[in-house]
Amino acid sequence: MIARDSRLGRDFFAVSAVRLARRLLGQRLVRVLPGGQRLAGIIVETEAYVGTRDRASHAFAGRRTPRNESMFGPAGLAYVYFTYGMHHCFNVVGAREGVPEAVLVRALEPTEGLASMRRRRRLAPNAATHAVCSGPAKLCQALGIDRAQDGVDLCASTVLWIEPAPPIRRAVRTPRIGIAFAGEWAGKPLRFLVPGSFHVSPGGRRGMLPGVSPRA
DNA sequence: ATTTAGATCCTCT
DNA sequence: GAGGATCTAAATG
Repeated sequence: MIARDSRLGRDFFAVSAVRLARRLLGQRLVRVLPGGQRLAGIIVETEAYVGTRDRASHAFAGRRTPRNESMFGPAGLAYVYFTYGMHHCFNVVGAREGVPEAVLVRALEPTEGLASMRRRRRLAPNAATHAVCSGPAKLCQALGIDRAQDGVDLCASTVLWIEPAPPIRRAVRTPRIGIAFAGEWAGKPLRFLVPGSFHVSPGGRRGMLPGVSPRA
């Protein structure tokens, strides 16, 4: 049993984006809402954005702007950006200060506050559990994460942090999603998935366990 | 199961 | 002014 107030510290995050993406699988993302309610889910899908030479990264070519400033901060910061006119996405910053490596958290298996998440997602109360957090913008909506959490220190925050949980032994790797524009970087296997999880984003559910259908 | 269009607005050129 | 680390509903095979 892990103490409820234990959380991952700086050392856990201060590694390359690839290592961080890999080791975040299985860990528990915790969000405390303004009203005090606690929501949580196990991370089952991530993507590594590996720095200034990664064409798909917001920090490509060392581009440093007000939007991506958090990527250049110390390991353990949250980087939350807004896109497509309506969606937020949550990243965990890795490496070290000045080195813009980050990991996009793409899917969670909800473990606490499921009804609350469904409401925030405007899903029917009986909607499939794997529809709640199976995508980077979905999980932000479910957990109430937006630009107000950009730059938050996951090692110190009282509203957003990550708790240790059993690591995933073997991860599945595939190319990243939605970055066809990135040339040779589009094909690199920088997306990490928990094998067999039905809570990953739709593209990752195929070809897993034959004969098993996705049900809550 | 897979494909398509449309929503919608912030960020940077 | 262009385009995006997305999602949903609707249409199609």
